[in-house]
Amino acid sequence: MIDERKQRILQAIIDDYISSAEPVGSRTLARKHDLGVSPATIRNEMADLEMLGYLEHIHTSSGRIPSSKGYRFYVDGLIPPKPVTDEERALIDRWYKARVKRIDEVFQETARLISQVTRNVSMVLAPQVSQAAFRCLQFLPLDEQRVIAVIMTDAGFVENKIVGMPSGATFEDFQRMAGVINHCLAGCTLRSIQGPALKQIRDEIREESLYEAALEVIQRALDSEKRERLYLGGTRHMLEQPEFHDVEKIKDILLMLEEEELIKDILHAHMGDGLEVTIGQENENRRIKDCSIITATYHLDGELLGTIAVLGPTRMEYAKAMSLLEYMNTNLADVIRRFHW
Amino acid sequence: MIDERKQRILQAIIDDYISSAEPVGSRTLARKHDLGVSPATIRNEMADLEMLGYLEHIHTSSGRIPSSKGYRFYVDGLIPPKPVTDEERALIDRWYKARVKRIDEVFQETARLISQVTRNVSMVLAPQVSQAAFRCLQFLPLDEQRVIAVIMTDAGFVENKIVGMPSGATFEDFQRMAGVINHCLAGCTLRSIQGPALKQIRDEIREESLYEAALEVIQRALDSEKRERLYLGGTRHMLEQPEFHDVEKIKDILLMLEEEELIKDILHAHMGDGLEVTIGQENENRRIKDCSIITATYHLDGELLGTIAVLGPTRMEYAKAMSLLEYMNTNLADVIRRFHW
DNA sequence: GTTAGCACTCTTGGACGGCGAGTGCTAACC
DNA sequence: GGTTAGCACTCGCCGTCCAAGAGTGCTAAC
Repeated sequence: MIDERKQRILQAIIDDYISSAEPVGSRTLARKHDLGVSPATIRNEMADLEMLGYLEHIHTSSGRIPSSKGYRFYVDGLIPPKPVTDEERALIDRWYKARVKRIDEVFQETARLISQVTRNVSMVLAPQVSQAAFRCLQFLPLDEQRVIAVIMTDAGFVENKIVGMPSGATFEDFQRMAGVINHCLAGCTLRSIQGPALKQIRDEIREESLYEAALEVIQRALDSEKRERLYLGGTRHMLEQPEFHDVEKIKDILLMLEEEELIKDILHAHMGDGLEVTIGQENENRRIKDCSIITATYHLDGELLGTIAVLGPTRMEYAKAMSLLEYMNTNLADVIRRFHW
Repeated sequence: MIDERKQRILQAIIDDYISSAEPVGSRTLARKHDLGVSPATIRNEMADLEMLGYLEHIHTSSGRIPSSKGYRFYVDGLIPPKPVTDEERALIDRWYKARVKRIDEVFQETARLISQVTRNVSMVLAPQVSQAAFRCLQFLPLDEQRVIAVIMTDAGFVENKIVGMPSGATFEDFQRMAGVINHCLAGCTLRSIQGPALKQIRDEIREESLYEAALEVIQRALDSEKRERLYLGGTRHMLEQPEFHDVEKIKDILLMLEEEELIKDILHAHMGDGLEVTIGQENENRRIKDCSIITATYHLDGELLGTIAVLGPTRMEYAKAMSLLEYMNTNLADVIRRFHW
């Protein structure tokens, strides 16, 4: 149905278009790539490819540009592998070593790195603390009315909150409470803290006012970290794309990138097993129908932690972005492990 | 030198230009504002104002636009007061109540609020933890090799870090270390922790390996919070300004806004006592010579905490932005106090 | 001092035409 | 039958031209 020569021509067109952003015509294509056939033949093949839906025509007498279907075919089979170079690996290594001192900096810097190397917008969805397992809770005295609750999870996160003490309660009461909570919640994921565990805590604590306070502590441990963090990088690269040289279009994209919830939804929707590429029209959201998104999930010890992604115009360097994401998502596990115990 | 009628005309021109973004001509000005004189007279006055440097001419035969000097005169004297409305106050109040649960959210939300109300870019420089006073340090056991250090400061910040224990040291050693550190550093600002205090700690701790560990703890308490946090809001408003309808210009501004250090420097440079307005050419950085910055500092109990600012085109609504910042910087103190003890 | 009138300037937007790149089709070629 | 040269045709792009509109500066009259 689509023979080897057609494939070569399609690949040449897409490669050209990706690097030039100009519709490509038969003459120039024949000149640049040594395809061994004349422009006229290429024209015929192009007409066929268009008929089959792999190419598009802005108007009569302008070169062809790839359609979403064309990119899809390219990504699924034609794409020339473009592995991460040694320099890039070295850059990534140095970057993490120099800039990441605390675990929460990992994600911001990962976003920066991805956007720098791919020259596109990057998105990093950091692990949700709430799906980490509860490890231990401790209190520190602060003053007569307050204590600091320090909550640790298995994934290596430590959080602290200031909690008010109910009148009449002492710090010793809170220490007792910590013992009960630690006992009842050991190993629970934060998300799975539900009725039964709470009931057990209630039974063991007995005192109503203390139980209320315990609830508040648990509640606050949960709710402030319930929403996963999203980090963006390199939004400015969108400004450099010729397809967004129109202020209205760029506005549309930049405004969308400010809608954190929307982006998170998109990332969730695309969160597959490994590398997933969504091209142009394939996107459900019409505001990014001129863009492609490549997502990859990263894991630690078999557990899904989060997603990293690249967003760019459909005319993006898929090969580079894909191999980088693949590299980053294994690398990321190692970096996180360094902060882990 | 610049009589009352000239002032009225200058004010009318600036008000018009601020709301329309179009150069204003004598005829339209006469029609819109009831100045009691004919266009010809206005033309004469305009010519005078231009001679004096308050107005500019893009080319012969186009209307006038205010110069930086013109805006300066306007801001210093002509500006019609535009107090924060009751609705705006209510909005601000509701916003803080609904969205701010933790102190570090105050600044991000303040930035959002300012940009929303002024429809311009906002910048918020959060207080530096390192100029807060050290309050207390405590350790919690984590595992055989590590402890969690929890550091509290007077300004209401609590930070935690994971610290490795030197081999041979026990958790009890660390507790003793905490006692020494708390004793020696009580009341010091984090920034002022210098040689003498450290020497005292060394003398009291005695053991070299423990002292090294103590140094690491102090070091990490300092360095991760040394750099103050910057929050931006509403960069998209720049996209809506007609003067930045050119992609190159918008790129210039947006790229600059991504340079955190640069922005911080600018804010520091403009950090005056109260409200400070820097207009167009008055800016040292030529990349914002088409912009104005209004900065205001906020305090708590007499101590300077940080800066809030609005960045917009020179043609911005100074009156509104100024009164809002003035309101916000008193309000902010109250909001912070809520998290304070 | 103020104003009406007028000549002049400059931008904006639409119309027009030539140029260049590209297509589609046909007829000839291997 | 696939391949190619040739040719007519189509558009977008760009520069020019022209008229309309907004505004200025100057002069002379009030």
